[in-house]
Amino acid sequence: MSTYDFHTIEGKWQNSWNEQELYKTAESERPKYYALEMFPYPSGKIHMGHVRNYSIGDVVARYKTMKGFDVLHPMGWDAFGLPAENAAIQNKIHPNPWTDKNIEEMKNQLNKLGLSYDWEREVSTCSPDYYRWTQWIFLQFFHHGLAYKKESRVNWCPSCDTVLANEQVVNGQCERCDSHVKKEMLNQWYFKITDYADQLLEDLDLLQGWPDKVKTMQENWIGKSTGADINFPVDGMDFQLNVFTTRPDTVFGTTCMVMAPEHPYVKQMTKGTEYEKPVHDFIHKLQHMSDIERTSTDTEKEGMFIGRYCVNPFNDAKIPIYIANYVLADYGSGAIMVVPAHDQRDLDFVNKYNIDVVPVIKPKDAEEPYHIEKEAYDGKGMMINSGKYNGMDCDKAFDAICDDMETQGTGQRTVSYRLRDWLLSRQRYWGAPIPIVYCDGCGIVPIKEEDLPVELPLDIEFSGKGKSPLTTSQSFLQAECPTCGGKATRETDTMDTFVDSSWYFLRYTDPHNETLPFDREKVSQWMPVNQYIGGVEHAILHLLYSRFFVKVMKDLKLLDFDEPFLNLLTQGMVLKDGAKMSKSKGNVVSPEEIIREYGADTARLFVLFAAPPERDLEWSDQGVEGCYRFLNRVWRLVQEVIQEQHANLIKDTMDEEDKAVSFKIHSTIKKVTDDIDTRFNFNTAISAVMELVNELYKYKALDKVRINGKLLQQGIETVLILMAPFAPHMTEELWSQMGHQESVHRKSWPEADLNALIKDEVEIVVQLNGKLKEKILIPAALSKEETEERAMNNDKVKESIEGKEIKKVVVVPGKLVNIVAK
RNA sequence: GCGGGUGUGGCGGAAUUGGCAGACGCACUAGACUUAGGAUCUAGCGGGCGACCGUGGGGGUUCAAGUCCCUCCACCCGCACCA
Repeated sequence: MSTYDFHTIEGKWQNSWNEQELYKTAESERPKYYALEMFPYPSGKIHMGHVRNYSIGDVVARYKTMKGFDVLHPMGWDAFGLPAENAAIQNKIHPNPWTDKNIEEMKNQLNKLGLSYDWEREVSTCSPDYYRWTQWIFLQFFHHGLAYKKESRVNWCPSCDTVLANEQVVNGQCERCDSHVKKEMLNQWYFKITDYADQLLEDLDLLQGWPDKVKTMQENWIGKSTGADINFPVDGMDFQLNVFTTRPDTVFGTTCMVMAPEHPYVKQMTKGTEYEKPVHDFIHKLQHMSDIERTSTDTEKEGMFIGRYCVNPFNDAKIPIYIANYVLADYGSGAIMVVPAHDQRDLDFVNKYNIDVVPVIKPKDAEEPYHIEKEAYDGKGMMINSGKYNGMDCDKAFDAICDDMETQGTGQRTVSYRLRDWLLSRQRYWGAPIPIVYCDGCGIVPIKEEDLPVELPLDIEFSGKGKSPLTTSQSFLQAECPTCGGKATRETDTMDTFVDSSWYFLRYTDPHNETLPFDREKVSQWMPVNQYIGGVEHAILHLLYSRFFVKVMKDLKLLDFDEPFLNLLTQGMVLKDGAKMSKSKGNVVSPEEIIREYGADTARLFVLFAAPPERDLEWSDQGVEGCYRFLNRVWRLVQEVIQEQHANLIKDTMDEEDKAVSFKIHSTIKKVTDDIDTRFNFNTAISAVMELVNELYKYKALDKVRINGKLLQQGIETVLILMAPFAPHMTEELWSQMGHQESVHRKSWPEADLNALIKDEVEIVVQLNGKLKEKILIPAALSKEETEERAMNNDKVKESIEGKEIKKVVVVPGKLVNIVAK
């Protein structure tokens, strides 16, 4: 009997599948299914997170194929980015060959896992065939006013030497390298994602197949709040101070104004006054604090009066203007009306500077007179100290005040978002160049579409010093103005790599198109993605940006759906000894090593069996061993059945043993199908197959006359088919050894025979006061009354209820009888 | 502080609609086969001698609660002076 030589088997079938073009995307009349996993950055080596991500995706793709769908299951490379550039600096290799080599190595490793990708559709974001269209998309955004340039305070990572988007700053640190992010004034390119804030928020409701967690994170990130803008005229200045508030109903309680120190009006209002110097010093002091320090909730609120007053348009009260550390320049209008009675932060601030506290809303059951001391009241109630609005419910006053403001022109209802525009320029080389030139005569001029791509120059030196290499390449810098033909200078910033990855899933549907990023027909044929699988770390960045891109493209009539990803599965991390695998912790398990020692099928089986996909998975060498043992068990079972020629055992009757096996076969089909289809619980699907294998072993061990050979054969084939998505190589080998010519992966998924699931007898539970007393076997079709009777007549049950008064008997047919007795 | 999640044997986990808690696997124990076993097979495996007790703690609803309600605790994740 042959042993399970996974090494030979896996190589053999990988080659064979390749030759057969088994995973070429079918495009027939059958229903479509788009299975997608997040494409990797080509670091050169896959890690266990990849193995998990792609094993999950592969099961889904293979399962759907067997279910009769045309499945699109592509793979590609998120290939632009900093590591390539750093490698170029360190090893003096150009990012291009470095990336190509990594892609080749990683592709090799992915193929060793036996993943069912259609490599004809491979995309790589760093290839000119691809980034040409990234640039093209940028131009569409530009032409529609959705890509613009502006000067502002941006996040600067001193170690990456580039600006970062808000989303890439985590706790004041660079998402990539953890360096402390600084603020700098720079002129940069932005995408107007804020125009889509409301749609991005509202359409979250369409995403029924997304985890609530991710939707909540996006909701918080967008951070919508509704309220009003109110204008306060400033004494002695010719402008008004505009503030955003969610509580216009508290406007009568405003006892001071606080502005962000960076607010441009601050300089104007203090210029030439005695306050100019101290205010300047205060701002200077704040600049030496990091954003984190400055805006932490534990930081004490600090501020100062700037010598000016404004006027409350509702009661003409004179209100002093302050600046303070706790007011953010880039939210709302960078200035707030301080209502200490009804906002704890304001109260904390005011108590320090002895400013008045005027309550304007009284809780229902509060005593008169109503005072606020240490705790602000931010709830609802009745209006007080508010002129003509006194006595109104504050919700009504909210509307009345807004209406009045809008009539008088002193303010209006508004909506404010936390979401900022997406800063997309990066001062780096290895990215898609922004297709723009600067002409002395014409200003900012976009490159003509027919002149794309703007290619990255290859004759570049990577010194690692100073600015992006593009700024020093004369051949790149000098350009002709597309409008006037005169001399122009090229934009040297490249695009954030998240731009590349915001549309790659669209390119897969039409990867070789040379006239458009994708054909509208083809993209609607496959999109939206039926199942997207990846790490939760992309919950905001990539997933929000991609949604934004699709919405813009819909408005530009490039496609006709609202959301890119219908269903999202966020897989958990792979841990070892309770911590995420990382080089620095020295707890990394190399997929290559596991594949070498146990084979790809074992590796796949383990990551799918050890935990449900959305939970974290604790690596266990012994668990791997166990999966390897199971595969061997299946291998031996099939070998023995073939060798001992069980298939020839003919038996005409179906007795109890046969019926039980048949029941197990069909209940396993049902269970595995349910687990994959509706829950992605691969761990329980696999354990169900394990149970079936255990049962088949027992059946096979019976006396030969008692075995129905056909049934045994059917059982084994069922095991192979159900396991084909999980362990594609071994099942294929055994399938072929059993004499099948066509691949097991082309076999259609079995359906459970409902007749085989009908039981003549069922085991029911008899409880006394909810506690298990006995299990009895009764005919399945028994009525409620008959079931009760059988239960009551059971000897053990009789014994336990003896001498007790029976109050009630609950019968759940086919399940249990509960006797309530005293 | 706000929002979300998790908590079940020695371990990973199962229990899908309120109905037998601990499926399946790992580890462990005993035995069989064997020159040998880190292979394979068989049996056992939450606690307690037992009646019984057991799903983070306490309370509740119910004939019946891991599952529903209230409350508290621990850990993890996200956001965080957002006006």
